Amino acid sequence: MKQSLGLFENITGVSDAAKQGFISLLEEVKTEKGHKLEQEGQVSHHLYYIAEGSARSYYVRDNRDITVSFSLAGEFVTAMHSFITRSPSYETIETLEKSIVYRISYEDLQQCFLDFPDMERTYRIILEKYYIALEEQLIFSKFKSAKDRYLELMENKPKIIQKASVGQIASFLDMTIETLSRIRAKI
Amino acid sequence: MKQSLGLFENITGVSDAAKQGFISLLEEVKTEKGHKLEQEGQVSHHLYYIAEGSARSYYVRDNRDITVSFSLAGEFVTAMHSFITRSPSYETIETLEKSIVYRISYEDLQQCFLDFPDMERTYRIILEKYYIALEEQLIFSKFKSAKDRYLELMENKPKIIQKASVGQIASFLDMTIETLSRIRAKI
DNA sequence: CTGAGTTTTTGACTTTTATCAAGGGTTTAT
DNA sequence: ATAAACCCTTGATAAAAGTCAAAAACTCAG
Repeated sequence: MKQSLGLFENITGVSDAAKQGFISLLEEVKTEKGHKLEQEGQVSHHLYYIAEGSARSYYVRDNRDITVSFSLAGEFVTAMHSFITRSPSYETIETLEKSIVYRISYEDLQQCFLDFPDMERTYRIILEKYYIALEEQLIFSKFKSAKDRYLELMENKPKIIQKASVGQIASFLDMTIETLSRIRAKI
Repeated sequence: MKQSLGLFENITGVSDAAKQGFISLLEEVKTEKGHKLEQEGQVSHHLYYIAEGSARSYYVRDNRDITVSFSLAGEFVTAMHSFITRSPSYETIETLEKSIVYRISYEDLQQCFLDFPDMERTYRIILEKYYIALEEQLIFSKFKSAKDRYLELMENKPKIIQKASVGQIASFLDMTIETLSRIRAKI
């Protein structure tokens, strides 16, 4: 049920009217594994909330598929750069498994901000969380060896290791499939 | 003059009252080179806007000084993680040169959001910009060689190369001083 | 101007990770 | 059931970057 999404947990200062307004704009999408939520080359029109399942964001460069991020249930995801700037996305987002997501369009979100100024607060807080997570990821990637990066992923997002392929994980951790395979063999 | 900071350029939908309210909360700080705006271990109390000069954010790990980011005039900076979560900062921010910054305290900023809900929009847009910049930095660091990372920095933020030391730049680009030195020798 | 201290460069060598190549396992379709 | 396709692992070698050490180039107080 939309009402029990847990979407507004830990967020205070938002009126019930705003919450209801926001939720009424959500559209439910049920997808099979491998369904593309956003496509490279197209402007990202929606912000997604993953109710069940998981997704992977990636782009293709020099014929190689490079994973940017994994998103699990309870998280928001979109091709942020494209969504914010309204320019074509360089990344593709697809589900890693059968999933249920709720999405809101860019226009509806902006209208929601106008109708319910306190809604801007929710979005702001979500952005803050994502900013911090990204900052940590960047700092972390700065001074860790391939092995440490893998161990950290196992620690923090063990579900990803079950759901994603070696190739997807390797590109996320910025190493080759072979290196990841050797690391796993030694643990 | 505070009024001519250029702070609200490119940001629409904010009332003059909100702008004035925000500006009135700013405190000017003139600093010498090397002045610490934020200290590791302490909660970050201010959001800074660099009017003149530049700053470097870094943390120390295993006795090594690792640069997280450089900030130039016209940009905002703070120990974001600490500022948002109100927990001790793991990073230190210091000016790279004699600088003039304007700062607003966490409490004043929150009050500003309450007094002027449309102010939340400005902050949100700033956050979005920073999020995108960080995302690009992360993606970029994923598949570039040491040399390419240096060339990209030269292209995008040439001022940093003049203002920061080899060691500071090397740790930002995630390579050793020696590697950076060799790269520079070959260009 | 000079010499102590610091920063940067250069050199020799080592470690880490990538690349190329081949071989096992699984899965899937016929 | 079997072949094709795919994914993962293993091995040999190569390339990239790191480490340690020493020399050269700056910086700045006296």
